[in-house]
Amino acid sequence: MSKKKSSLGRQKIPIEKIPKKSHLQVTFSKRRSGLFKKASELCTLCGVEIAIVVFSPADKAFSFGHPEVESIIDRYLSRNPPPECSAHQLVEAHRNANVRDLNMQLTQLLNHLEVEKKRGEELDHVRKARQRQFWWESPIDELGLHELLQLKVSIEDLKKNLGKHASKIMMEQSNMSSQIVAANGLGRFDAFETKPGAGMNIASTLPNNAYYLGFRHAYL
Amino acid sequence: MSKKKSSLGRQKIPIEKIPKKSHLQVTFSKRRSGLFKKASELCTLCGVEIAIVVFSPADKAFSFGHPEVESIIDRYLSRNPPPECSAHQLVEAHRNANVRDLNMQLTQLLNHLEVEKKRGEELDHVRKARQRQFWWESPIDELGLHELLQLKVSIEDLKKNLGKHASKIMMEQSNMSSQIVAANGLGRFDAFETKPGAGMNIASTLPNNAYYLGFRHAYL
DNA sequence: AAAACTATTATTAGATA
DNA sequence: GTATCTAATAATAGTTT
Repeated sequence: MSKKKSSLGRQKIPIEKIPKKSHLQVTFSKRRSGLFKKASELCTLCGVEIAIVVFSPADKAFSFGHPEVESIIDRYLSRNPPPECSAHQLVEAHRNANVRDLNMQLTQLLNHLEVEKKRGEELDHVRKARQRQFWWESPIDELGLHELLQLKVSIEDLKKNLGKHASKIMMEQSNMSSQIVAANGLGRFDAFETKPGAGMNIASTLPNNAYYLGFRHAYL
Repeated sequence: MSKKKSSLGRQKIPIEKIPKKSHLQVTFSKRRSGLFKKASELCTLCGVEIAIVVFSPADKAFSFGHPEVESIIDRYLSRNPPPECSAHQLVEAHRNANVRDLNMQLTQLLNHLEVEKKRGEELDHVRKARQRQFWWESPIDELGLHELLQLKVSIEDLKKNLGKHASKIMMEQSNMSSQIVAANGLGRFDAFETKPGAGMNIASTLPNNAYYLGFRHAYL
């Protein structure tokens, strides 16, 4: 056995960015598991809730959470008031303003359409009354028969159209889908990138005495 | 000097819930700062991003984040695909469906209004043509003067109205606010509770060598 | 309740497998 | 990339100020 008594053991290192890439990777692994172990001990000793999220040098997400990262994040976000005017909030505000605008326009348009419908019915009524009662009394020099017929057809069409639109609008109140909003500021909220295998449950490296400690990480 | 050589130094403790309350509190403080220090060292040594959130035994939130807890949480949440079908996602989906519906209704209504406007202009044109050219040729027995005047006023009103609506709608495309949507599923997203003093910036307890390390905590 | 002290345990840097 | 080993450093339990 060629037993070289080589290692001088642990050496002091300065707390500054490790230049050597491979070295940095090893240190990251060791210290990350050390950190998560400390966190789990704190959980157990003090019965508190902790979440840790780390993005590795290779930009992979590692997390530790007791009981779960998500629930702790929720709790944290709901307590912390809007800290600064984050991009997220701006987009939210914009989106809400957008929705308000759309609703406003919708209400106004519904009102307008109501008015038009009423006016159409009014015209129709006038036309009917005219046809019923006063046809024979109209001045001889006012309208050509051709033009009158044209007018009559137009007004009848208007009436029919308004009736159709009214029932259509009633139906549209309940279902349908569209595409205008997709072009606004909303895409961000649908854009969950799916990255498979980004987290696996391995808790075996911890002694893990008193609690189940939700442990999620991935290797580089 | 009464120098008692008393302490036996650090004793091994089992990793299980500390029963004595005051003791637990001290341990929590010490180990929390130890944990945050380890996190800051990991940040500096490896140049990575870390967020830690801890809820103390007294249920106060302590957090460490480099660069900030919020941005790391955002990054984490956007990467992790919808883990379970959370309430949040359901509300989001519902809200999006809502917005799509509103947009659909809006588009259809705009189309309808366009049609109505065109029809109104058509009628107006017919009326004008009639007045210009064929007034004297109209059959004497068709309309009473009273009814004709009524019809004319009605049609002119319709025309004016449609013009007004058209310009109104142009203006409404850009600003305005309303209240319909507030009653839908949207309230949740505005409901950030403000809790003043829940976090103060104190980073002095850390050596903090290479980076600015955002450090936010509160004492119990 | 927070800081200092100190003997002891725990972590880990560097080397090796 | 991980696991183990070892010596040295770092963290901290218990005590004191």
